[in-house]
Amino acid sequence: MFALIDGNSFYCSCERAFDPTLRRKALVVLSNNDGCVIARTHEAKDLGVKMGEPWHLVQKRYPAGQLAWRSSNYGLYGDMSRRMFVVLRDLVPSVEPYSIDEMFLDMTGLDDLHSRSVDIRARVLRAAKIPTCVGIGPTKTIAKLANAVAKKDRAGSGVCDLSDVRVREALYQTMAAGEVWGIGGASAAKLERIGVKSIAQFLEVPGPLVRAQLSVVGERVQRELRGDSCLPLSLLPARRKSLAVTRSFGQRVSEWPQMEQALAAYATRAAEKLRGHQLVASAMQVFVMTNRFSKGEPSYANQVTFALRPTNDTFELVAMAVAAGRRLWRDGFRYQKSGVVLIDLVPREECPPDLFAETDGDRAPRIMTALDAVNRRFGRGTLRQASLVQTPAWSMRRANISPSYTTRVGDMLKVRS
DNA sequence: TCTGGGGTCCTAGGACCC
DNA sequence: TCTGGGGTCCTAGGACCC
Repeated sequence: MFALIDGNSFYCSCERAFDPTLRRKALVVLSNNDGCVIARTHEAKDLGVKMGEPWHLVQKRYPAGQLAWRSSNYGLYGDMSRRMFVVLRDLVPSVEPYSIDEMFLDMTGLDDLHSRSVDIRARVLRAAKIPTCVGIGPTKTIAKLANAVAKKDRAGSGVCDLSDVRVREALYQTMAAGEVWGIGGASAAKLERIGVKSIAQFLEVPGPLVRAQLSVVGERVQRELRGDSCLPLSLLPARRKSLAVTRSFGQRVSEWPQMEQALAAYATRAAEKLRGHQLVASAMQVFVMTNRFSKGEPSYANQVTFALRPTNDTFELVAMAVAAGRRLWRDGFRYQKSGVVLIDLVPREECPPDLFAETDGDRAPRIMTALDAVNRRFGRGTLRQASLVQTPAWSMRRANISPSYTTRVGDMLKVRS
């Protein structure tokens, strides 16, 4: 038997844990650059604030003081998540962190799951200051569904137990297939086209038809909903496969030097993340795009993916990202977003030690290595000149790089194409 | 003007090889 | 005339998730 515990309005609850004046207030947490709403307390939901709504629209709608807000602070949320994990680890046989605010619990061998879950919630609230809900079921998908039910019943116990098949079947009649974990908007629309609305109707669709419409993923969801567990608890965290640093610009970019600085900053941050995870990248993807929302304006989006000599070196990654970006760049567009994605990540210990570098040390040889790597990849003469320049503060802010990091990195590689 | 960022998995189709 | 067929690898794109 599985349980899924998740923090209610997690980011908001984290902010409240450290600022009691926010309690019982309508509160939202905003995305990077304060672009849009990514977490809402139920008071904010009651005011009509929607998930993902642009903040500039929401802000206008409410008089000052009615809606409190915070910029996101992922360091804090990560810490709070670890606190939750530590509390839970002592209460159940095993815990699988699923996302920053959700954990699957192994409940095998435990009895009286409902009151035990009520107790788990109380302990997490006491020790980690996070209010939660718990869903129980024989598969992960059912536990997830139960959790959603528990969350909807605001006045309830915060626990929903779907281990009884009769309880489930009654519920399946009333719940839409689209509410199931793994059935998103596109799949729900496909199901509606063949006359399926409720979960109960979804379970009546023959396997081959489900497979044709929703692929093996849909088939698995169907089996899980029947109580046939296909998704085991995984206790070892999966190895990370990719890592991205992407940002929308505060103001549109139409000059290459700004794009160059942005890509350099993203690659710098990506290299830092890479080393933080003890990984080395064997491929890179760089993309640029204009605003996908604006109509009547010339739009352009392009990306390039290429192999790297496995590396975690800032200079090399920066040089590669900038050279690739230059190749994608077209004059005459107002760019809205760009990004650097590192893929084919390999644990550092699996690579010969001479293949990677640390951030400190002599820079000159590494600049030459980076130049060399870029010219090998993009053709001789792609980079003719390289020098060290101070990265402007704005691009550091854009990439969410802290001042302390800025001083550590100091200069950046500037390349000209 | 302003509309996030970071992930995973699956499938189809092309290139290439034998 | 009859232009196979299976395997692998890579990439693009779609869908989903938090």
